[in-house]
Amino acid sequence: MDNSAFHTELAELLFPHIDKTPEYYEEMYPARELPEGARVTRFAPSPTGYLHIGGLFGALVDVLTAKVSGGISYLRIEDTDKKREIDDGVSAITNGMKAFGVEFDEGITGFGTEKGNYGPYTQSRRAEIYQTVAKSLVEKGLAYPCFCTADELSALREKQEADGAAITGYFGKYAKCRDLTLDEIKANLAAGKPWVLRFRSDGSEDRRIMFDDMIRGKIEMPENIIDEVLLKSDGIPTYHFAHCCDDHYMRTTHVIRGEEWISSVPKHIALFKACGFKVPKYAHTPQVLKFDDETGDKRKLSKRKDPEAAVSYFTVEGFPKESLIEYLLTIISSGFEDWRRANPGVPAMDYPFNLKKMSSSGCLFDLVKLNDVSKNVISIMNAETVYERVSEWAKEFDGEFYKILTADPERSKAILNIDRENPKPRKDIAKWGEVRDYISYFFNEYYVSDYTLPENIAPADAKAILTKYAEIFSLDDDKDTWFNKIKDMCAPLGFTPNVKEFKQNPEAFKGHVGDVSSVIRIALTSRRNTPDLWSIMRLLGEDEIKRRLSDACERI
RNA sequence: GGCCCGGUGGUCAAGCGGCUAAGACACCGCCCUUUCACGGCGGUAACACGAGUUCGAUUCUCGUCCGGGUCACCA
Repeated sequence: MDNSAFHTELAELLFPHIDKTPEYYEEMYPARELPEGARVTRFAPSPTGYLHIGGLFGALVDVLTAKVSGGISYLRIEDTDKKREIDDGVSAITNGMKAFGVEFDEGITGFGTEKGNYGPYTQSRRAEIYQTVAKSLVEKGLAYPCFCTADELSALREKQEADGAAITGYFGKYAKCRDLTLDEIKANLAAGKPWVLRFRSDGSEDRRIMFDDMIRGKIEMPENIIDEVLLKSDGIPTYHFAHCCDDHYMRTTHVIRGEEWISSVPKHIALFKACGFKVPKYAHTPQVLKFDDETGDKRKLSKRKDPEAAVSYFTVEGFPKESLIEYLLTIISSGFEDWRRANPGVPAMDYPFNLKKMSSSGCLFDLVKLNDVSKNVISIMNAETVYERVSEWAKEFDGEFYKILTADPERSKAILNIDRENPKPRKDIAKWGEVRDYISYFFNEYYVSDYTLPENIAPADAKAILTKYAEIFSLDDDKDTWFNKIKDMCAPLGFTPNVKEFKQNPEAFKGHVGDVSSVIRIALTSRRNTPDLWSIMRLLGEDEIKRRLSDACERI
């Protein structure tokens, strides 16, 4: 083209400080040496706020996709929007990932730290790369400077809308800076006018492009015709351009991101092609929604309105990190629960995840299901682990409980071990924040007596039961003896030790052995629902048992 | 509004032209059981709607409706 001299001069004019070429970076970031079929994925959040549940969801898909294929996943920070950035945004992301045990093979590891050979992994530190690619685009006549002001742009949009244009934006005949002469550009530059670099699209309104989404299958869309901004007036790239350069030079094979990006795929494909880069595979994940009480509809989780959207919410509540991961996996992949049943105890990250089997519709975050998943997770932990985890949580979020819990570690562990570490463990605890209340009756600091009896038990009978029981119980009894004593008490007091017998002839008795046990349980713990009473009594100790028994007897 | 994605029980979901339309959570009942829990068994409950293709549509096509996304010098 006879324009080549013009383009070369323009490129030099715009980027005089750039002395490298895309080839330089091609060599610097060579193709990765990975086995056939290995996938390279990336999680690329912006440091604009706390880590969102949807972010964790996406990160999990990235890590799993790479892992099952023997590939690489990495964490990249997309901090090209200085206005929205917050100070501890990066830490929020890396800490959040750490808190839930999500680990990337390379990329950002913390505030100001990273690992891997394809960095830097922070976009604000990659300015020279973008500008080098940008310069080459200008040289090829595929990008040009635009001096339009925000006012001009919005006037353009209004005009287009007034005209009822199907497509609004900077393109074709509307792109007034498209064909500026070198002299005009020089004059604008000399006048100090701010400029952005725009992509010169050769797309056509009536051509359509097709791409294969790993999750949704074939998607067909109109070709991109917009002269998208590549570099903002401060020289920082837009998302689109950064995505193109970074995912190419970091050798990403699979771009996994939220479905809100589907509509910009035509733009991205055009950019990759213009740069001479291979277009990566795309996978657009469904969004995590929630039920809006006000409208009655499902809607995207919002950072502002939904506190449970922040992953820190789960940390504060004390959900074990495994629980949230486990739950997320159940909604990420329909086969997960079956796999889990077949592989209990295996780390969740060993799950043979398959992108293609991901559901493509948005799903509601279900706290009730999370609770169930979490109860299962906690039920198979041993007492030692539970103790450590609860203490760790309490140390941070409930100092008083921490002191009480750790005052006598062995006793606390014994308490937490009741009905645990057996083939049919109880599933009472869903999160660490519940533990204090769950075991509070063991600690006088927390114990509040409440001797409300079930309706079918008369106070007089309850007193009789307790009086008798205070006489006969012994901590030396083994469990069978202990229970036989309770059975033996029944008949003289008008109860039956035999539940079946009671059911056949309920009129003949005041109740059955279960009712007798209930009375004792209530007197001892002020609850109708506790783990094994025999174990509880051994931990309460003789003095405390006697004290509670007589106290209950008086106050019932 | 244009373009795009999605629509199976309350929730998450299997399904990929022929099934009494799986399973999990939640709920209810029963059994087991000293209570609670665990476990076991069973139950209530769904293909958004309308055409078309077909011998036959949850499944394919089109339309309608509903929900979501996107149309920025935000990502």
